[in-house]
Amino acid sequence: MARGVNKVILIGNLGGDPDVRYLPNGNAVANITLATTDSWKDKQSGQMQERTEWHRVVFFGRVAEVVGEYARKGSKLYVEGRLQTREWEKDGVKRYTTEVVVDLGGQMQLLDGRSQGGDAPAPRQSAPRQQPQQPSQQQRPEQQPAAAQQATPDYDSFDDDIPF
Amino acid sequence: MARGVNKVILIGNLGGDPDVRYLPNGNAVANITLATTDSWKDKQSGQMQERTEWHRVVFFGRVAEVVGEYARKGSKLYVEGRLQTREWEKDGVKRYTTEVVVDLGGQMQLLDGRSQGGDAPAPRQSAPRQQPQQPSQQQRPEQQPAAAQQATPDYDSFDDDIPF
Amino acid sequence: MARGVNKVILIGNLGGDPDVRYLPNGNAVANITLATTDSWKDKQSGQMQERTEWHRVVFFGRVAEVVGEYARKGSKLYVEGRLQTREWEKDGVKRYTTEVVVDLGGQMQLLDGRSQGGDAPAPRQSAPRQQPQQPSQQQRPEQQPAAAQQATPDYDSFDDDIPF
Amino acid sequence: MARGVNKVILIGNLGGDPDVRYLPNGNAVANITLATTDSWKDKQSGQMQERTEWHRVVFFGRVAEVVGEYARKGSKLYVEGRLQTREWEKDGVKRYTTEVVVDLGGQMQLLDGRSQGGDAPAPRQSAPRQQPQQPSQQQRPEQQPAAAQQATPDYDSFDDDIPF
DNA sequence: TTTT
DNA sequence: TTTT
Repeated sequence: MARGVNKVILIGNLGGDPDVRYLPNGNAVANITLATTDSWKDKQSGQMQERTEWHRVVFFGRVAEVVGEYARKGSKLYVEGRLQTREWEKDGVKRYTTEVVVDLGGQMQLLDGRSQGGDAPAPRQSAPRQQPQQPSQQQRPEQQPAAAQQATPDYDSFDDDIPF
Repeated sequence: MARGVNKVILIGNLGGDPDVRYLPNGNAVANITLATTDSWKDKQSGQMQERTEWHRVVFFGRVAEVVGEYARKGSKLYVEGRLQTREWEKDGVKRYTTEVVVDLGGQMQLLDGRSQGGDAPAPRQSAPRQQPQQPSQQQRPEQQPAAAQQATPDYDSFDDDIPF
Repeated sequence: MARGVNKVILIGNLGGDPDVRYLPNGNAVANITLATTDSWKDKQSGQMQERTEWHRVVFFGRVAEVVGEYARKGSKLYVEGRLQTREWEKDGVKRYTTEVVVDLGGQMQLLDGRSQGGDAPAPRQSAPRQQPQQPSQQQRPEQQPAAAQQATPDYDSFDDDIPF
Repeated sequence: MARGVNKVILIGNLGGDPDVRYLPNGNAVANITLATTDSWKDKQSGQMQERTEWHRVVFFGRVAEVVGEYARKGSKLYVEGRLQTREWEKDGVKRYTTEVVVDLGGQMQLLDGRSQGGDAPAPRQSAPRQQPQQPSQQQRPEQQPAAAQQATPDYDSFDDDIPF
């Protein structure tokens, strides 16, 4: 099981379309950024203040495929995962990136009222799982190098019928 | 209130004694690193795997004072806060540090079995709030110091009587 | 603070319009039922199973007013509160009702995409707080007797500008 | 997966030793009551108030065995589960009991410093799983009739090496 | 970079 | 009683 508890719960909006890749073993990995906004009344000025926080969220396995197919820029998501900090290097300097990891131990819910509005996005045809789109790990943009090198079990044993 | 939800829940052990400072207005700020350990059985090898995650946690106000007085290296803590990423610069290069912020909207619980052991440390005399120990915000070491060398040190057992 | 942690997090849909009342001191109390649905694949039959759970949720103070004005039957809500079991009597028999209580220590978020659909409900004009609609506690239907007798402080000190 | 979120997080102390039973299929079920205590300052009197809440918690499968072997009256536990209300009948009257259910989707952590003190309770020898202690469902005391009739998959596929 |  |  675990020693300790490491849990993150977020509800926010996607800053852009998900970035979905496939590991050599065929498992999907989806990266998104998620915005949450806090607001409070400033004690001094009495003015309302606002601060938007951007979270890096990484999905693995079946949930990554669902995110890749149904979530879009602006989508509202519930996410339950765990905090993980990766070390990476650039120009000989070590850096750290903290992400919220969502795999089988976590949860994801699309919160958009897809049925009430008329602009429910047509599910993007996902690349077949048996035929990984990007078997080789591509370069990632600055600040977000090769994610997901953590040893992660395969996520096959999962029901497929309805994505969410 | 807020748009969205930004919540972190941790149970782990302190990597070192808390670092308590005081803001010019007299409010306390306490920094700690907290270790949580995940373990799982590797699918390939069948071996148990373990990974320790180190979290930076920052407490503000009254809860910071309590942490400073009663939490010590090795203490087990429950923490509920929110994720926040700070930007800072070093040698002209922007870097980011993600922390768990605990203030009035959060919660903290010391989980050490204070009653069973006999070697309760005397609560460290805290600096009075009216007389800030460190009126000027000092430089922090490197902003991302030695913490978290990925090895859980021995947690000197301890316990105590009072305020929570 | 507290000894222990008592936290409930729900996302679900309202089974009916909120029932809003006012305490003698003018504070609002809103009762709703919230449905969450679990689904899983049955090991024996391989069939998908489903179970809907109905939760009683009670809001106090400002958040109760917001629920009363903006939430409706079918609305999707995020709720963070605490578990509380009330004892009541009927025909000389003690019974117990467990509720999720949401007050200043909790949180509520309306998750309906109010902007995308065209049928955003016009905010129902709430009874003015100074003129309680129902100063005397009315009879409640079976299974749900007089809620909210718990000593609860006033919830006045709260920003009012935007409800959510 | 699920529609909605149904999550309970508790840290509290056991009101008594766990009540462990075995289902006909050999799976363990453990029932406990868990106390959490809230305290707050009363607005009127300025006095500190306290209220202890008792929660019924039901564990299934491997986690039920761990609870049965290592948790005792007074033990401090972290529990993550879901809310579930059962209907039962007594003297022709329907009643309801709300419980926190902890199975594979949940989590449990013993928070007692078992290693540092010398009075770590000797693990009670558990009945072997292959030889269910109580194949037939016994009567339960009032207010707590036959739990766990919910269709629950088997909990065999679980690592066994170390309980926590 | 999102959202209200 | 809700929702997909």
